[in-house]
Amino acid sequence: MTKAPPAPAARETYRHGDLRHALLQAGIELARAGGPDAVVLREATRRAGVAPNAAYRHFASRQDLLQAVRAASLAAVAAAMEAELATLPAGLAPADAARAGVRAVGTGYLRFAQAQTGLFRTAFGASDDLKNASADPAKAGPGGLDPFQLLGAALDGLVSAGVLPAERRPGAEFLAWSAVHGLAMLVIDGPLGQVIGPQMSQVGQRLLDMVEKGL
Amino acid sequence: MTKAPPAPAARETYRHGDLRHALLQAGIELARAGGPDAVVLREATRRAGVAPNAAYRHFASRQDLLQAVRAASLAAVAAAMEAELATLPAGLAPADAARAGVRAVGTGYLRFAQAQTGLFRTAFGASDDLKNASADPAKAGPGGLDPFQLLGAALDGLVSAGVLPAERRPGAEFLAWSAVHGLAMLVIDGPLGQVIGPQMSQVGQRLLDMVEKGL
DNA sequence: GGCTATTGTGTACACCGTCCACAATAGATT
DNA sequence: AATCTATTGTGGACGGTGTACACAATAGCC
Repeated sequence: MTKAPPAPAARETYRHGDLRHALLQAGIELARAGGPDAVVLREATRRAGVAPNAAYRHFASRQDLLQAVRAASLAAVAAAMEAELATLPAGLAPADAARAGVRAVGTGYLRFAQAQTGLFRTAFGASDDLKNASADPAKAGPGGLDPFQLLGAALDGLVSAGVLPAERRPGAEFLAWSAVHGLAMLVIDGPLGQVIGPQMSQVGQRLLDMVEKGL
Repeated sequence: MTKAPPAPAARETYRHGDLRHALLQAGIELARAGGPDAVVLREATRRAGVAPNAAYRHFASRQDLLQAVRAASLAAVAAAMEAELATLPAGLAPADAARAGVRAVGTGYLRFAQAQTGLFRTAFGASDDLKNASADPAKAGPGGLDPFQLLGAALDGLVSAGVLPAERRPGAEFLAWSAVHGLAMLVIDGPLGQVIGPQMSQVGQRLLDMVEKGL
């Protein structure tokens, strides 16, 4: 199970046609299977059926490819959040709806972390120079918002519904995000993996209780 | 600033004498400067003034060395927590003292994360097979407790002082740790680096407020 | 139909982790 | 004291990586 050369699909035209996309796709698969360290330039080119150096026509370096994969992973996180938001029932009272929104965002995050560990670790856990928190559309989900913006919107809803005092709103995303992110990280590749892996959803909900109460 | 071969200090005895320790020390320096990925076997042997393969007499693999470095990093975290605990004033009321204890543990954690980023990222953020959450004395600080145990003790204090209901105690360390760990990770190599880096201590204290209120 | 910018190839280098056979030594055994 | 043996360090090699450089093939425009 260490090798996965899935039919390089020898092409007959000299040009590949869509190499950048093919490399990005291969990179995503590598990240999905093994996290950021598994995103290896040569393997990606191999899967695209192309010489190693061809990658440099589309990405400045391995880091550059990894950056693109990261953006895609972030978009996947956003999609998971949106999917969770979509499951919310319709006729809730405003305050309950707002609270449920925040919970859904958090739950989507945690679910994704468990279901797509490799991509999650790639999305966050940079361990290198990603100094750019810029709003890149490549990081957004189907709805056009990236994960951070989705959380912000949910928190805004909390204020609109009168659940959260407006003066507590600024910076609240840092607190909420920290809590959820920390749990995800500790379970994924911290020492808490099999300690609370099974009870993840209960611990997750309890954590969201804490956030709701403590914000 | 890419090279740092600080006087290999050629030895004249065939045996090194304390190679395991020397390699570990070199590994710690590498981790301090560049995080887990910077812990490179060959470089460690180079700094110890020894052939690359000599490392294999003391560590089964690079992973094995990294594991040892990780334990040392955890011990450093524990030491930082203890240092923070030591600054606490003496004559507090039990309830206040207990609360201050938990805050000190959290503050020590966050301080360490900012002051020793490389070691912190090495201590946690395994991204590989550390399935062993065992109580290894190598992970403990001067007081004999590892970071997780220090947090547990602080929370126990909360219960003893009547601040935290006993029925909420089980699992509380997961919640508290998640919050603090998440903030540390997001600031260190997440997208929040320079967003809240400067105001780290304020955000940190506010996060601890949330934990205290929400537990 | 030929020119040129783009895209993919080939070769090469330095570095990494790790395997193997071998050399040097320290410490126990005689 | 001489020797035997297990330990520790060395040398060389292999396959893997990222990436720089010179070159080849082609698509698209004139």
